[in-house]
Amino acid sequence: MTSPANQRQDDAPTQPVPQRLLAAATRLFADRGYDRTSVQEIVEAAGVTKGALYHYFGSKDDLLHEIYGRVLRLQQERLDAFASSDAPVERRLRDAAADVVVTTIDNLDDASIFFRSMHQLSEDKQKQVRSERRRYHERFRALIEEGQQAGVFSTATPADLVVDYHFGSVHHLSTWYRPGGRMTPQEVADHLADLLLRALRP
Amino acid sequence: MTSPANQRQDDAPTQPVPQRLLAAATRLFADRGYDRTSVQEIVEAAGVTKGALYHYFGSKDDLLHEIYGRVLRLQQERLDAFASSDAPVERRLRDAAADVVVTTIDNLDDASIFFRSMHQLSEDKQKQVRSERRRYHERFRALIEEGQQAGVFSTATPADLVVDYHFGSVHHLSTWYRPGGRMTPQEVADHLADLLLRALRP
DNA sequence: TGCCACATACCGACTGGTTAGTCTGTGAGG
DNA sequence: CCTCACAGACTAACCAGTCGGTATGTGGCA
Repeated sequence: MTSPANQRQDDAPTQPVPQRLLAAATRLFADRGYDRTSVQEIVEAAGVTKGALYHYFGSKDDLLHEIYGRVLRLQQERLDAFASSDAPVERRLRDAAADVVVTTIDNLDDASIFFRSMHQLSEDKQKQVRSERRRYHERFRALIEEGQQAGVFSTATPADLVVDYHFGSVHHLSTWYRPGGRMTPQEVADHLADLLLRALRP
Repeated sequence: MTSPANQRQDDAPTQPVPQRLLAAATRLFADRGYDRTSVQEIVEAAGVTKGALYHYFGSKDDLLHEIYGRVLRLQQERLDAFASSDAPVERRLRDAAADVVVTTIDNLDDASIFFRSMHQLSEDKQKQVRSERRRYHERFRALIEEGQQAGVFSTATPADLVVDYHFGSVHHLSTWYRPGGRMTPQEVADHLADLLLRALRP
């Protein structure tokens, strides 16, 4: 071979291999589903080979787990920030509720993977993801309960159910929201947060 | 072989083979996912062989399509019944919203398949399912718009979004609801319908 | 400065296992 | 004797993960 082969064509700053693999896997998993995506397709999309993938990741399902971890960390971080501000509780809830919508839309691929591919993870990893998710859920619920105790939110519905109600709609975004549709992410977020707050009016 | 082999052990009225196959497939698809379920497992669970399955169904994905058809027909039928009653619109919406929750919980397996396995269907079948689903969605939306025009529902949020908000939570049921939990299906349905109606208060 | 030792970061052919769908057969009923 | 309703062995394809190999870099030492 006389060319520098398949490293790079140009000198633009290429992302490191692990990130490229993760990005390619995310696209493909969201597109055709975890089981329908072969490891070969992932490495081809990332411009490397199986050797590279198994150098950085223990298994295909490790890749999926890493995607879950990334989403979970991001959302938890943002929720914590909003929840612990010193604004009044209805403001904190509204901001958190709207933010998770925007963040979800900004990472729609992650979202469709998240809710479709849970059961492709190994039992251990599933348990881990579920427990991190529970932590998130509880933080959100605490916010609602705080408002209920303060008398600014209705107590007609148990806080737990309200959380599931809202996250149902967030979850659902990846089914119907298409970038470039007639609403911006922020508009959708405002409407959904509104619906939540309106449902909670005493 | 001297025994009547593997047809039936007793003379209880056994369901016909196609239904048994569909039932077995539903359980298994909900449990481990479409791609993780082999045709061999389905036929074993139904007590027949591949010959029988391919006698009645053209392919594995035909089986899935039939499951989708069954759910869609059932829900559309029920929605039509509730929507066309002559009760006031807020009553019709409430009943329809609560009913879809109860029906979904009664068929939780169908629900988890529905929202997880869409993209395992062939392109044609997916298109067909989407169009039937759209019909359902539109009927529901019409109900909300009717109430908005009559002034009994707030117009702050576009009806479309409200529908997605509610169906997000229905969709989500298969993630968190467990039969035998501390709420009955009817209680959950009442709460979720309440949340919807409260969010729509002018 | 030159050379060796070792590690990191991959490459890609190969293996063992699995799977959807096919096809030839067969018994029962009309 | 013909058709329906299956049985079950077989095939062709695919795929996750393995493994032996290679290229490049780096530190130590003479």
